[in-house]
Parts: sequence; structure tokens; C-alpha cells
Amino acid sequence: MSWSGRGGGGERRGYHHGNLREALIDAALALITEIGPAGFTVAEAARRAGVSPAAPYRHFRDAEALLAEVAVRGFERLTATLAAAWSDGQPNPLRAFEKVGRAYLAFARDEPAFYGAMFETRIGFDAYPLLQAASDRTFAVLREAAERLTLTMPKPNRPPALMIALHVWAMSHGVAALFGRGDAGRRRLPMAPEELLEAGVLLYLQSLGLAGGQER
Amino acid sequence: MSWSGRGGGGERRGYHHGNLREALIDAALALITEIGPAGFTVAEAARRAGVSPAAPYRHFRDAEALLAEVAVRGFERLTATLAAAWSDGQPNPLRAFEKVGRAYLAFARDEPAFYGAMFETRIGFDAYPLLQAASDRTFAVLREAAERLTLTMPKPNRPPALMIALHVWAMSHGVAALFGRGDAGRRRLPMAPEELLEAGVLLYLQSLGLAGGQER
DNA sequence: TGTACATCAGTGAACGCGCGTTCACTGATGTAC
DNA sequence: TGTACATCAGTGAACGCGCGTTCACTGATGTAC
Repeated sequence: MSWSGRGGGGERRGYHHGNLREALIDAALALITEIGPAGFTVAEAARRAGVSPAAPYRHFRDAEALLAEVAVRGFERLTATLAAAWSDGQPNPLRAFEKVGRAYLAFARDEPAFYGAMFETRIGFDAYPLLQAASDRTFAVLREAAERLTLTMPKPNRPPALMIALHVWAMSHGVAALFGRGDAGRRRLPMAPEELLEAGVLLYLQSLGLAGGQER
Repeated sequence: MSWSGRGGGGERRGYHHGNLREALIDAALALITEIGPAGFTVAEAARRAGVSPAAPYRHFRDAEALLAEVAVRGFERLTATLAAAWSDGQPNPLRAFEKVGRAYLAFARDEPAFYGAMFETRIGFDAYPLLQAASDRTFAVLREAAERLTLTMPKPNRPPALMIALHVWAMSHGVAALFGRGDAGRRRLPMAPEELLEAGVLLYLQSLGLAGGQER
């Protein structure tokens, strides 16, 4: 689980909780981890935060809004994780790009609750502009990395960075969703998901002239 | 929606329904279409089938078993769809392979209820061997197609067909899940999902020497 | 062709449950003066 | 430094609801003879 730094946990201080908003988000994450996104309920989250069932409504309009907030936090973390992995293209764009892929998969595996709230929930982006924006920022990291990667090529041959980013995202999400999850629904795989993804992305990039020759 | 051929619909014949099992599956599909996999309930499915809430339990052990059956049917249909698209590798393996990709995406778009039951549900394969088997059969079509595709290459250069099948499945599912769904959670895309997938798969195959040269 | 009987797919009432949300309320906190 | 008051984050009881599942039952069907 991921206890938010500044005191999500149980230290009630009396009548006022002190940090209920964060505590509810943590409780929701724990619930999603244990029983999946569909298993989350406001009542149980309140119970775990040590608070009456009406209290959450001081902080969130309704159950969906709480879930949306969890998803927003998830995108923020994923954005930070991917940006750190990219590390401004060091040591070189290709290696950095591979690290981004691995980081994506690691996030899906290590934070299944966040990942579930972000992708297995049917929250409409339209109703939550902040969610839309957070998702866009995550994608922007991927896109920026793809852009930088294409800059290693002479101009006339450069493939469109947007397309690359979309393809890589799709394959990453596909591998994560089909093979990289911790829950019972996952499929058996004769190799680590990371290897599968890395090989796939590498082959794809080779075709665009963005990754080394024919060393397969 | 997909009304099963032999009378899923409403023609009750009196005390005995006649085809309740199929009617319940159809009702479940309709529910999933309308409100997503989490919105399915046994009680509502029974109501729509025009039957008392206890009746479904004559045909399914519990709610999850009904859902699992829907997923099995979905895999069976997807298997048939993909096999038809592959059409034994006609007119040639590469073209046929592309058709399989398009068919996969079309299935995800046109049968979101089936797709949801198959992939957005947390049913453990272990508890439902028939589900596992049905899923395996679907993948076998992809794998067989990949195998045939590699046979077009001289032996020493042939890439592993299993790997290809896994990569293509991952990208297909990724595109379908992120961009190809009809519900509100989908992201905007500057092109058709089909085009995105086709381009991605083509580039990937080019890198393996399985698709035509540099016509990009 | 007719009848007794086994089988089985339905009924309908009931159970216990937990949920989302609202309401009038109250205790704690912090600010103006 | 002290007090009145506004604000706000909680309470707890209650509502109506629909769900999954079980139970003893009954009506329809088909089969043996």
C-alpha cells in the first residue's frame, strides 16, 4: 500500500480527524488492492479511516468523485515515475526510452490499485477535467521522450513522434493488462513481462531506424 | 446486443421458460453493455428474462459462474471471428494477418459487452477451466497465424512465432482498451484505432523481415 | 392408447446484509476585537 | 490576554434500496409399462 507521506494513517486527534481526505484515499487504495475497483465502497473506506459513514461527504461529492481523485493521484505518480526513468534522456535517448517502458510496467505491477483506478474504472473524463489533465500530463512524458528519440535521426527520415508514443503506450498497456498484473486473472507467460515489452518496443523502433541494427 | 439465434428473447411458453440459460446470458450482455461489467446483477438479469430471482440458480451456481459463461461465449465468438479473418492465410499470410488485427479491434468495438466480460472482469482462470481453455483457443488462432507468417521466411532467420503472437496480442489489446472502446472512458485519438494498430503491427513485422520494405 | 410416476425447471416469499446519501446536530478551531 | 462568534469537520441515526441466495413448494414434461 502507499501511505501518503503526511499522515494518512490512524492517529486520530479527537473529534477532528486532521487529514481525512488523505486517509480516505489511502483506504480506497487498500480496498482496491484487496478486492479490485468494484470492491471499493464509501462506507468501508470511512470505516477504515475510523470515521462515520457521512464524513467522506465533507470531502467528496460522491463515491465516484473519490475514485476519480484516486485516479488523478495515480496519474500524477505515474508521470513522476516515467519522468524519473526518462531522466532527461540520459545516458542516451534509446536507453532512456527503454527505462521508461520498464518503469511503466513496474508501476502497473507495484501499484495495481492505482493502475486499476486509472484504467479499469469507467469514470468519464468529461466529468472530471482534472483527471483528463492528469492523464494528458502522463502521456506528455511519453510523447516528449518519443520526440527526443526521433531527433537522433536526420530530419527527412524522422517518423512522427506522436505515433510512436501511441504505439508504445498501447503495447505497454497491453502487456501490463494481459500479463503484468498480480491478480488471479493474469495469463501465464514463458518470460518476464518486462522482457516481452522490451523486445517488442525494440523491434518496433528498429523498424523506424531508431534502434540498433540487426543484432537479433 | 446479440440475441442468440435459437430464441433468447421473450417468448415465454408458460411455466417453463424453454431456454432460460440463453436468455440469462443475453440479459447479462445487455446489462454489461448498458452499465459495464460491474453493473451486472443476477436479480436484474432474471427480471429481464421474465423469471423469478431464484430461477437463474437452476442454471448457474452463482453470479460469477454466469459471468464466466458469458466470457466463455465471448472467447468462442472471438475465436471464430479471428479464424474467419485469417481465412487460412488467404490471399497471403501478411494480408491475412492484418485482417486478423482489424477483426480483433472490430470485435472489441462491436461487442463491448463480451469484451468487458472477457477482460475487465476479475474471474480467476483457475476456477473456470473452460474459460481458460476458451481463452487458449483464441490465442491459438493468433499463434497459428504468426507461425504461418514466419514460414514465409528462410529458416535461419525465422523469428519465434510465439513471441510475435504475444506482441501483436498485447498491442491489439492495448489499442482496444485505450482507444477502441465505445464508453465514456475512451481517449481521443487523431486517427482511427484500426489505422493505429495496423501501422504499429506493420512496422513491427517489418523489423522482423516479415512485411514489405521501406514504403513508409 | 392410457396412466402412474420420476424428474426437473420454475415460483414466491423470505433472510440478512451493506450500501449511498441526507439530515439536523455538535464539538473543535481560529479569528476579530 | 480574554471573549464572542463564525466556520467547518465531524457525528449518529435514519431512509429506502436492491442484492445474493435459500427454501419448501408446484406445475409441466416425458417415460415405463
